[in-house]
Amino acid sequence: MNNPKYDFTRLLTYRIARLQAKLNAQATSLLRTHAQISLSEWRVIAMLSDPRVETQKDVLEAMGLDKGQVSRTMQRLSQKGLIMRMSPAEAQRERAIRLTDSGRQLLKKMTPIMMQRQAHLQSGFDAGEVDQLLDLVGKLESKSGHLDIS
Amino acid sequence: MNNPKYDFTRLLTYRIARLQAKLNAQATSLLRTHAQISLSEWRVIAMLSDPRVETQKDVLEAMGLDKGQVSRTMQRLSQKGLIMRMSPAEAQRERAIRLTDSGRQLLKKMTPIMMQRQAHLQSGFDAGEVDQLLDLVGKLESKSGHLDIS
DNA sequence: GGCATCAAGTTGACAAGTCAACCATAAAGG
DNA sequence: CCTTTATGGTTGACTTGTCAACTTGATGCC
Repeated sequence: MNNPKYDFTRLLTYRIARLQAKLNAQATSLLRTHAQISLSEWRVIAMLSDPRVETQKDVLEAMGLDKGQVSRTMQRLSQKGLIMRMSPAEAQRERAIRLTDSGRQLLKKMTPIMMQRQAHLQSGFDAGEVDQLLDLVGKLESKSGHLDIS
Repeated sequence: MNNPKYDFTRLLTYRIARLQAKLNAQATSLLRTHAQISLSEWRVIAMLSDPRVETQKDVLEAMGLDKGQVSRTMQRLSQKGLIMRMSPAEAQRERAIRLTDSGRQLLKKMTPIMMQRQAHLQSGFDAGEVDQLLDLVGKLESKSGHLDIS
């Protein structure tokens, strides 16, 4: 299973795909056991802890998520009573969004847990390695746009 | 949008998620324009170019994909005439799988394109950086299993 | 002011990913 | 042998992600 001619374990894209799948599953299970929310719901809540993030557009720009996905996530969060959306009367098109008390409570509960996870993930890394990794990820990201080949 | 208190651009998991989404979209569009196959279909085909990969189990072990996903992908590939599955008569439970001629043809056509993409992605990297990145990804992967927090 | 245009958000349709139950056959143990 | 058990593969239900069309309030222009 380790053919030198075509070794998948050395292809960045495969490795990253696999890693991402695992990270996803890890976060999802953590969120399901400690709170009853999905990963995308958590991400939105975490985003909203930043007071500069006020509208849906802010969220999707900051995270590169899909428009529709954000819209539906907001609906669910609203149903769960974790966020408040300013009624269309107050803010017609761009609806400002705030965490509710229980939303803020959930944030307060989960943040340390999720931070602990991040710390765990980085625990084997020395100081420079995290920066290095972020840098390399950034480089890759800048080259992962649309691509035209012959 | 750059709150020092909670800067998402420095959280590995967010960055990796975003990167993965972009890489995925890039590969998907490349595959759709040059061949009419999905990313998971391509991955299976590429895997099968390694003669050591003979059964579905081999594929899912090598790539960490889901059982069911692989099963359905195989069905689609079979319908498209890109792979042959040994009939249950010949290989009862573990069905050996081979690329058909047109499957091999497609592989031959797409491989250089996909390799070119990999090269493009790595083009800004110096020799050591790819290894470094693979190493860091590996470290993260080893810590991305199930996690129990307090 | 009224009309064209643009952008935020919503919705629907569909593809891909995830999970668990199930089926069938090969292997193991009496 | 015959029964149990483990395992490769299939299927169904459900969630998440992706794309495009559409709605509607804002913006700009004459």
